[in-house]
Amino acid sequence: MLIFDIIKSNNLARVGVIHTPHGDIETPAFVGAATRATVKALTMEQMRMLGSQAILANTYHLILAPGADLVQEAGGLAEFSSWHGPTFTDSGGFQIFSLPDVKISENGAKFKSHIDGRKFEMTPESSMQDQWKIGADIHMAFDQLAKSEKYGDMKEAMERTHRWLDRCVDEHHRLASSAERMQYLFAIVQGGDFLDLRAESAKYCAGKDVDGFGIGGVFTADGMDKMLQTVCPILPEDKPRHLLGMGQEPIDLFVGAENGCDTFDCVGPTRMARNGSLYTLDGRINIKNARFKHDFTPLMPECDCECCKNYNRAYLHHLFKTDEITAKVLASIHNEHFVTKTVANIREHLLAGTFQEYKKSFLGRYYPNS
RNA sequence: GCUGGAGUCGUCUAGUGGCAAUGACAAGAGACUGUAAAUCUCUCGCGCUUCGCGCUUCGUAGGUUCGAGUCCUACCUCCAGCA
Repeated sequence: MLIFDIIKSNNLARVGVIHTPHGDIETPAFVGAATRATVKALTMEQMRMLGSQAILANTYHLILAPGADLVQEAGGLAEFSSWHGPTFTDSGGFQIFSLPDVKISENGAKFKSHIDGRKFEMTPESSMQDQWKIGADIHMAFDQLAKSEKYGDMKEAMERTHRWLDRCVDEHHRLASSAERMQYLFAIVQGGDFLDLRAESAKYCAGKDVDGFGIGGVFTADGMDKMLQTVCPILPEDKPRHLLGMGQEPIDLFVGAENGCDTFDCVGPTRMARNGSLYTLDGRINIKNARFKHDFTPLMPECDCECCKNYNRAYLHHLFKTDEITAKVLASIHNEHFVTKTVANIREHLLAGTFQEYKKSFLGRYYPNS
């Protein structure tokens, strides 16, 4: 069983430590999205330097390239990528939702590789097998997202996710029985915006022999507080909860942590960075805008990341306008550091008992018009 | 000097009788939340009461024509070849 120590809790929020075979994660924590076993534009060393504690890779992408067998041959995700810290894998379930030409049946999902057209079938069992080969510390159950936000579709997807969860748990324990190193499984709570479905899903997942929970199918912070207030009290307190895919907007992190989420992952910070949209304490700015051409001040004076300590806005503007690779590197360092540090700060303020004050001042400054 | 070719939005470019005029780049702005994203979208002659209307544009000046970036004449500039 994955060990999760809760150091302090306050209502739903908690501060803890997840002990994985590759090291500890001090929670709440932001997990870097390393879909193809790399955080785009960043080296693992840069990730360590900006304060990241864990990364999350994607099973779907890794079975397409380089293949789960190869990652296993390399010694697993941590060895292969030289991350050497705690790792997560997402199951590939999300891709079933987002790819065209996917045929979903009760058995699993059939799809073609977007790279070379090869045909694949992913099932709860195959996702577990591939995730064990990839060898992350924490695996996500193979789930299905709803095809629309209608109640009927949400309910159907949730119920299938539950049936698949049973198969994931069985396969996971079968694989665990002969494993040299423990790996852990998180169930995924579905249900969309429907609180009755969320409660039903949380209840179902809570009853399973899993090590933690992913909360999936969340797309905006609107209503997320009520959803988490429905879900988290149902989930066992002593197991970690990962809020899947949320964290592009700082408010997601505050609402998530406040309402019982321990880890987050999101592609938003690095994707936005590559597109020139950079976080500051006063909101996001697009560094490509002409108004930064002569701005020789640091991107964010309060920030101690490599980008902000050493470079100015006019230089970043220039790098983006000339499409230099370094633009994306520096921007990614900053944005990833920003969200990682923000969650780390949330942790400190939860420990100090000053979370509400921190939340109010941070969000008041970041979103001045709301 | 002669012969041939060419001059179209900041740049390159499409366009051989019905066009405010193609495409690319540049420029300006927006989007992005378990990454088919180093991606995508919009604007890009001027002015308005902007699902439309008006004005001015394709080196310059004339001409032919209902209508000219497109045809004719002259001139200017550039390029190539020959002197």
